[in-house]
Amino acid sequence: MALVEKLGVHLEGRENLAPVAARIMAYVILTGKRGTTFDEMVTVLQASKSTISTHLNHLQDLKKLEYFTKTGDRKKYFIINKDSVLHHINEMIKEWEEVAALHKEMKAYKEAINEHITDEEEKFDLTFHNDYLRFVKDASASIEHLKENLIKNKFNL
Amino acid sequence: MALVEKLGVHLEGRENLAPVAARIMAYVILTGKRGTTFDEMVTVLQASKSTISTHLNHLQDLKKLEYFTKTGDRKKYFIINKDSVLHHINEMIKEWEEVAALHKEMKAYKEAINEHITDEEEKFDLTFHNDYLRFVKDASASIEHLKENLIKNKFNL
DNA sequence: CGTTTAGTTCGGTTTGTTCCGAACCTGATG
DNA sequence: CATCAGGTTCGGAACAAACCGAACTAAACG
Repeated sequence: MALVEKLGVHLEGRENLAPVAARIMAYVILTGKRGTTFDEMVTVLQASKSTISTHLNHLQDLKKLEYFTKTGDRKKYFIINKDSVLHHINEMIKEWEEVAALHKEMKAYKEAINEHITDEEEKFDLTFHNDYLRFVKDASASIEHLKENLIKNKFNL
Repeated sequence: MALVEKLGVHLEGRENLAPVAARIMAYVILTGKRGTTFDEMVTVLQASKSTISTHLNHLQDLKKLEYFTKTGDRKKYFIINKDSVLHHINEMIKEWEEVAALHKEMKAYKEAINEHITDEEEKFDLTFHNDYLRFVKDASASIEHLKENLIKNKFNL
């Protein structure tokens, strides 16, 4: 349970989750493939049914959780989304693409203004954006490379 | 100003900043090396002096902003921290190290439990943590590599 | 010494988030 | 068909954040 809290705090900040939502994620991760149920979470996390219900549905919408069922048992057994690592990598790539687009927009804006400035000293310095764009481009490329490797290894195992 | 808002919204989510704090960052970035003053922000961002004051100090504590001054002028001219790209990379590396430590802790916990389980089917599956650890390790390595390159290029220019 | 400039500090209001309880729903089971 | 298990939905309480105004400070200027 100490680990649930520790991991929970981390997830709260990292994934922008509400406290209980983060504890759900942490508990599900630490429970592993056995899966955990609605009732178990209500008792073990000491939260109300409504809170668990809301967050559980939200986490499924975000594709962070999924569940399996057992024949003759109406309960849902929650586990983390099987390809959450891949999912995570994809989100990272997407975010970086967004950042790159923003920097390009800012650079274009500054370049447009620079055209109307005669004094070289007064002109906008673009190295910040250039540095950032290079960083994002290279980082994306190496993450993309990692992604390929992960996929390959998945099939080898 | 539309760009300030757009970039502001992005920074709000990305860096966990309050709305006005994010607008300050956006405005400072778009103003560039000319620098922007306290008063200018109060008028242009349409926020109170107290709000600007609090957030400005906070952003300086976080090393996101710095300022320069002009002789015979008491105003502070705010600009983004010159090595914010590097700073950002370092924070990324630090965060990943944290994540790696957490995964190692979880793995250790699960391994400890696995020792007491005889049935192979019941044992915790560790591939999730292994995948993540590999990803973080490789990602850190390539970001570290990028960092070196950035530093080298800084001195060449 | 009064005024201006450039901010800081503090108390309080507004706004937003997070969680809860109570009532409700839906499909099985006796 | 009443009951139970396994949830969902909704209104509101409790708490936290973001922001503001007003009063204040500290240095410089006339």
